[in-house]
Amino acid sequence: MSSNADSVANSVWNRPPRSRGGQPTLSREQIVRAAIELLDEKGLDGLSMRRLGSRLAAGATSLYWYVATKDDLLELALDEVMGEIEIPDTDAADWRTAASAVAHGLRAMILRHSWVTGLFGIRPAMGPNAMGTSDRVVGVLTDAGFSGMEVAYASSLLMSHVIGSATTEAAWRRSIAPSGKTANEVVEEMRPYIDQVASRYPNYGAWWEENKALDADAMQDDNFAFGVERLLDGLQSWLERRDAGDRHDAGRA
Amino acid sequence: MSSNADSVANSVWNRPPRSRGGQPTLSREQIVRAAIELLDEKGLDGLSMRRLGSRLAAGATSLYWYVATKDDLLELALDEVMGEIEIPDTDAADWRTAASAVAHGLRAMILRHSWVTGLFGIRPAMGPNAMGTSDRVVGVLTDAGFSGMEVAYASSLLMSHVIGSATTEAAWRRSIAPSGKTANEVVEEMRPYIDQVASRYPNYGAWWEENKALDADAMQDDNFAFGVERLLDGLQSWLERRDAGDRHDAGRA
DNA sequence: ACGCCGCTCGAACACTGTACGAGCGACGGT
DNA sequence: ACCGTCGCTCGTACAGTGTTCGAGCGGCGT
Repeated sequence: MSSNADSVANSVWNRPPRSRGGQPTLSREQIVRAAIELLDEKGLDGLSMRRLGSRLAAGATSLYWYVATKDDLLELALDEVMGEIEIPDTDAADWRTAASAVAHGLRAMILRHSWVTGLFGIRPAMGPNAMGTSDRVVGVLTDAGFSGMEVAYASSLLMSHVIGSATTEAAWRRSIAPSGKTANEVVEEMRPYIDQVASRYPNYGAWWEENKALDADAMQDDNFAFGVERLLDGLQSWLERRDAGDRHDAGRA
Repeated sequence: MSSNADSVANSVWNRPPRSRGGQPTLSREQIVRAAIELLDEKGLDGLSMRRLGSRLAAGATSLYWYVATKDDLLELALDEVMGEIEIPDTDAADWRTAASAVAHGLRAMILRHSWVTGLFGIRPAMGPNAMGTSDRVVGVLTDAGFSGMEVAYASSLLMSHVIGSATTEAAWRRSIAPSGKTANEVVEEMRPYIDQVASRYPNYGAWWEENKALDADAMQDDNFAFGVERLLDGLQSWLERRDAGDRHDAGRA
């Protein structure tokens, strides 16, 4: 299970599937699809090789013919869902709406398959589909006027924000999911606990006092949209300032 | 191991440690400290109850007197390191430098204890130390002029960016760590592989062609600093636009 | 002195990922 | 028509996991 791989260069993506002739009863794609199904239903802990095997009506160890290791399988699954992100036509729209669309698409995917958040922290996503999205983002930002390192920085900023906020959001959802309640109900239930400790957190407490009526369910979407908008503002204004001839310090704080 | 907790209301933080009298040979703090040591040395997979027990010269199952479950222990460890973030004096500096300091402090902590990235995706960080940092950020942003939901959104934006980018960065570091090479050496080693697939990623390939000389080791810090700066730009300009009397749509895309 | 009780821990259970090697069935060469 | 090869399947086994249970120990209050 541990990720003590040899080097980045020979990860799953260099080891092609084994098959050559005949018609085997299993296939790598089929296994990955079933794994994603299982992950969606039962979460990261819910996937075990034996369970996956029996879902495919196959012996658990048969899977190892197609997939070297469980880590590899997870990496394949991660990249597979990375391919679900719909990327808008680059030329059609301005760069802000294109970038925003990628961000929202990535977030939607993460919330659809919330187990991926447990994977981002372990291994970098370097599969073909992940690279594909990166490629599109690079294209959008290059067209927007970024160049050199700025392209990498800006794209990393965009992706990182989405990953971070969707990770936080997914963790929050997962923590309330088993109770079967909505976010607002959980907040209502936690209210006495929050009120109790609010004195130890003065700023939080004051804010809480003035915003007790918040709609926790609706908040998440607005929260994300606000973040993306501010972030794009920051990128755009940097671009404009640079074009206006300001000094070119690339933001080393 | 699974996180099928009952409700957010009764997580570890409501279950106080058990001890009452006598001087037991173990303590919750001691266990958490040792767990963090082990996690720092061997990573998330390297922590097992038996290993932790023997490091403390105690039976593995003795730990269960102080900690209900391994998940709880991880949550305690997470919050413990959350307490390492140095928070600057709010009044002394302007809000940008204060916010920037929190961001850099959080990032430094994550890179110091890179196993936390595997935890953010599982359960929300709601321990006292995590709440404490949140509280300070709320204070900084309130002083800066944000109010109502904007405070929550802006603080979430800041924290999410750090979590996302440090998660990505830690994953990258972890993937090259076992080889014992530096990032630049790994990039050098991957170069043929990258060149080979560059044709399938036109934008990426073009960018790569023009930026082959990048310094992968130095890049990370600049990357992060750039992101924080753009993000603060975005927040600040939104603040200024609002004070200038623009319409108040809070950025619902 | 007794008994409670905080605390420790060995044994056991159900489960995990994975190595190994025996077996099956179809295909190519002779 | 036979035989060997080889792609593929899977039962068994091993080392390790988190956690439960209950037996025991030792110091305290009565």
